[in-house]
Amino acid sequence: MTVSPFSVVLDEAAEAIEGAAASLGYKTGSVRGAMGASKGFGDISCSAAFRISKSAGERPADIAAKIASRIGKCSLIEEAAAEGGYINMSVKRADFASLVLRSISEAAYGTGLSGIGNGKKVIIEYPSANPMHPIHVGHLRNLLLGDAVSNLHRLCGYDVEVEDYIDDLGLQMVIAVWGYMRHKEKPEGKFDHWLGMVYADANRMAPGEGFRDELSALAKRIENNGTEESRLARSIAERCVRAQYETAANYGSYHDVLIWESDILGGKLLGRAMDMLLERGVARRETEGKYNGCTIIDFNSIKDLPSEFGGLKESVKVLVRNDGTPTYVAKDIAFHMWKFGMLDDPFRYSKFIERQGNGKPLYSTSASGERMGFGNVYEAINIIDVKQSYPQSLLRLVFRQLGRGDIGNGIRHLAYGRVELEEGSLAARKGISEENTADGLLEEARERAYGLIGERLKLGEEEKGRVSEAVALSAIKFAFLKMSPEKWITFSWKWALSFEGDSGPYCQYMYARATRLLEDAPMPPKQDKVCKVYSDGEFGLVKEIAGIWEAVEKSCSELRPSVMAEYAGRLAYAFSSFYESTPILKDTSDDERNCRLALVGGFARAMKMALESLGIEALERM
RNA sequence: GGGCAUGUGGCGUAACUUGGAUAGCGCAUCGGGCUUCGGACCCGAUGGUUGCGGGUUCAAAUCCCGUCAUGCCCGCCA
Repeated sequence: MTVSPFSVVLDEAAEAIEGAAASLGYKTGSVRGAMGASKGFGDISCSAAFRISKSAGERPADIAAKIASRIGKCSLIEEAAAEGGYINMSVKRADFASLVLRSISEAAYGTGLSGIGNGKKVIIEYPSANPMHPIHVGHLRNLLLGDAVSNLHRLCGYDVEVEDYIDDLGLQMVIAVWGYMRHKEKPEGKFDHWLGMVYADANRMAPGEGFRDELSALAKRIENNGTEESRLARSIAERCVRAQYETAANYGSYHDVLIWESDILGGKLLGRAMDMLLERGVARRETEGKYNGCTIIDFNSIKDLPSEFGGLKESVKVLVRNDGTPTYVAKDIAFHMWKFGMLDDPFRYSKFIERQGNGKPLYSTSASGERMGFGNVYEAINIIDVKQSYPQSLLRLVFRQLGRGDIGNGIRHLAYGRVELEEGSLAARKGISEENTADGLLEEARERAYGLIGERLKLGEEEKGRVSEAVALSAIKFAFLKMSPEKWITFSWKWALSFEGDSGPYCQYMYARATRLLEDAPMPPKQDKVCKVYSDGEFGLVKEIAGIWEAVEKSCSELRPSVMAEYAGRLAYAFSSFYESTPILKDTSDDERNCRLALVGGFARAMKMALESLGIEALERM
């Protein structure tokens, strides 16, 4: 774990300004909030003089000038100057560079950049794709966001558990099983793709009047534990999930545990959760009227009802229907009680995949198996489509009513916008779930990346394939992740497969250039070798490297991987400018070469961390 | 009816939570740069009343009020 060098400087600068202001008789309070990186006026800047001007009755420019002239000796601040009411400061370049390069070389890949997580356990749920079709580009956004959020939490020192909720019950599953049973031919090809077609066909037929009774009879048998149909449904779903996880593995995405909805229903979890709600008066059992026989939450009985529940069509939410079956929200409440350890763990777990690409097994809830230590977390992050915002706030409301506002606040929803298809495009005609699959996208991207490598590198076929896959993944992942999560995406090939400019491959390319320089260096560079003088180009790169702490912490705490993608792009750009303008190996003295190589080394470490937090591989050759 | 999200040059977007100096970037367009450490590159130019109208402030893309447009959600579906 390391500390942001930039915040060290800002702390020092704020203290110096507060001290100088106090010695002049100004009342400032904390000035830290008025500090920031400066754009073009020195390195850091402070706007406190504007605020002081109110109480002091002097012009901001005069105050700033007086304060700037009073700034004492600082370890990292070179000098201060006033300009237009701002106090601008320049940093001691060599000392700051030394601090930055030392910090980045001490930060551990994957887990040890920031300490804000402090070992707290967090469970992250995604992508929860229905187990009856392949992962398409909409789910892919979810998957990539979830991976990035997980990586960022690890990088901030959280204890991360990655979980996937499999909805193997409900109408879609019934239709899929119905289609499967009617289908005469054997499955062929990748199972999720095959089942997706069968499901789509069935879905077109199922609404027909003639099948209603048949479907509802099938639904009963599927939900009834122990029937042949329930076993068939589970085995179809499991086969589909395995195929989806092949896709996920190709995208470098791995989970810790699968939770099956049928296991939530099959165990005692749900009953105990409902009992707790009834005992504490959060829910009640209706014995008359419209909701006779149901367990409900009555919004009219809740004080200080949040605004989103104000003008509801119905002021009642049903948790358990009069036939005894629970609604989705009831299951989710029970499940979140499990996540936070409010109820004993009723699940048994077995290995679903013995060993994933990350070396760890994937566990799954199952009828038989072992007890494990999943859940019991401090925070639960749910990566779900913005459409589910209402049930998610309902969830938080229920925990507040239970007197567990801490859990309510600990449930965090990353509500990302939908992925649409370009109107009139080939993609749109084929339909989002049938043809625009994550598998197809990767295949297309791989071919394009392969073509781009061409004669550029003398690599063996196998190596060329590996590199083109990594480049393809980086193009796709960067495109999805650089977008603010709440924005809608209109998917197109052009959009998803950018290899130039502000893109994943551009970042990878800069990393590859940097590692080549380090390889070609006559002597291994010393990590913290510092230049005597830093040019603007060199120091610009130092400052961008220093920005990784703020980027990671912000990206993590706000659940916005886009912050990190933007940072990676900026960092790559800073390196590129530096690289174009500054000789490193050629035409340099030993001192210049060594200190510039140290800078290149620092860049490479920061770039690799940034890319890996986005799930992108840092390539040494491409 | 209520709630949420989005609206920034031709297109795609960043900055909005925490107000701060010249609204940053990519694509496209135009003009430059390879006998030079990897051209998936760099430098420059063109292009903006930040949907609209008010308000607060020394200062508003950012905060507040109103308004328009688009999309989503408010079920004994999940």
